[in-house]
Amino acid sequence: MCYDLAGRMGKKTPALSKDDVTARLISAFKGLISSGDLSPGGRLPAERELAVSFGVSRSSLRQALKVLEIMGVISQRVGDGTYLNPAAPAILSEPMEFLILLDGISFHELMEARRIVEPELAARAAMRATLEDVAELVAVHAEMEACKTDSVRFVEADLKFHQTIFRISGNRVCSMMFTVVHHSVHKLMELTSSLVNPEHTLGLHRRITTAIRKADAESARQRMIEHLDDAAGLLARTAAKQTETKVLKRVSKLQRGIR
Amino acid sequence: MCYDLAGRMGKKTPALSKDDVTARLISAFKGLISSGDLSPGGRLPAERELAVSFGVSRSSLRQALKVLEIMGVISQRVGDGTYLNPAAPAILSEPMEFLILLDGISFHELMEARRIVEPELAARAAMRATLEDVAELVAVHAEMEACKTDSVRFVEADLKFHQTIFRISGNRVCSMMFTVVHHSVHKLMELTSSLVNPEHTLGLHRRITTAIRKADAESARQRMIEHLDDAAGLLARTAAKQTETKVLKRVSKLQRGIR
DNA sequence: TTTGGGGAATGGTACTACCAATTTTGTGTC
DNA sequence: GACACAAAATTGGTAGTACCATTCCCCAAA
Repeated sequence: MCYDLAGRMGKKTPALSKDDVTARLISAFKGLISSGDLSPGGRLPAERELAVSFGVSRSSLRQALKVLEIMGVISQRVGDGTYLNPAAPAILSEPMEFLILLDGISFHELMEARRIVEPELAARAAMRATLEDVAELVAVHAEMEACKTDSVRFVEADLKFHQTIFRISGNRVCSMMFTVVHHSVHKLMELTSSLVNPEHTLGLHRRITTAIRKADAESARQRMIEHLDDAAGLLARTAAKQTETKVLKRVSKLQRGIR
Repeated sequence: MCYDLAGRMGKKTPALSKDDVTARLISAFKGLISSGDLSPGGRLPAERELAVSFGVSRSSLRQALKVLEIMGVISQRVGDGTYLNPAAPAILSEPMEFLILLDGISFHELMEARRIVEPELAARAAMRATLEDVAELVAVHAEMEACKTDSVRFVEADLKFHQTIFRISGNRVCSMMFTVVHHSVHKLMELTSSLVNPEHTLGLHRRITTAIRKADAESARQRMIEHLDDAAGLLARTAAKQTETKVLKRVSKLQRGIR
């Protein structure tokens, strides 16, 4: 089969042809996916074959594949082959990290973004939650309860709690976008995890869970706002108290640009 | 200088060392950016030098650089060199497109995401807008008014209007995330652009602008909700009416996975 | 049927060569 | 001294080859 890579270079817009081979290859893969020629979970031809099909060198093809692999679109295994991932939950992670680095996104700004989106997602979760969803939320809550003495695991469970609400909200776009925001935030959270009061956090989570169980959207929204304001306030106060400590140094560095 | 790439292979976690050279190089670049060794806008050493510094082949180095270039982190120009971009406004674009493709994000879901976030952003814009901000918003509005007969340019101006509100809202995280959502949505919008009523849209925009000018957050939120519900409804009705037309075919294809 | 073993296929890395665009440098002219 | 133009060096872009380590798969032996 021939993938006709050159076909993407429109004659009416010769400017597009100045894209390098890699960019055109990526564009070609997009086309193959949307047309259904490549199915999620499916296996791609070997690199050497693909290179011939596209009429490019393996070097160039590998650059394109590497981009797709880092983005999480495909997975490559030596001795096995290349597969198109069925979904790309972490596809925004790498770009997000660079975004935080290059634009100097602060911890405060990340929390603000959560404050903008998560209350509404909690409200929608309250409206859509099934019995199974509520059961899962309760289970995650119990998991947090179980490991409230292990601060690192506690923070991880906290992350899972919010992600579960995202999933229940039913909007995958917001869900995936803010999952990566959470990951960035939690890198910082773990530094100050020993300072949070597990019982306090659990109490706030319980109120959110209750609101969702009662399908009370407005209450869920308000409880989430309380929770996030509380968390943001705690970290701000913590940073203020811990002046000149090692933690603060790492925190302030992270606040200027995480990692 | 030696960048000590191997230093990232922790002895306590040998599993990490199985990352390929490209992944480690990307990680190394992240470190160089966060440490300040690489400054935004700055020029990187030539590929051949970098390859020697990192102790890898130029092939491998180029794979890493290509990833960063596609993500918008760096810019490369033949005969000139490689530069670290000061900011990466479009860094989420490519991943977002694949996200829509792989997970089959529908147009409806994209609009729903806007419905979740944009009202809150409008409210925040109303609270923060300075006189200059309002002036800019009015200018963009006038631009839309000027090209209301050119449906394609009108849609572009519409995009600009919303992005301006994002900027005014002051949260760059949400701003950048939803700028890419907008781009995806507008690819579809342009297909049905001839069916929108410019005067109607302008009226809704004017009400949003007025609310922001008056610093009335709650009103801005409600006006934005009206606008988005109106737009979503219009497209749904349009799709229903245009059964069996070329446009619908493209629309339904796009709704299953854009592009 | 199960178990090894060996060959084929596949991705990972390195190295070389050459091309085209760009910048830099040097030279000559006014 | 200032400007114009050409030659040379630099730089990213692409192609091609070679070799390695891992994995898969088939077939033979127990």
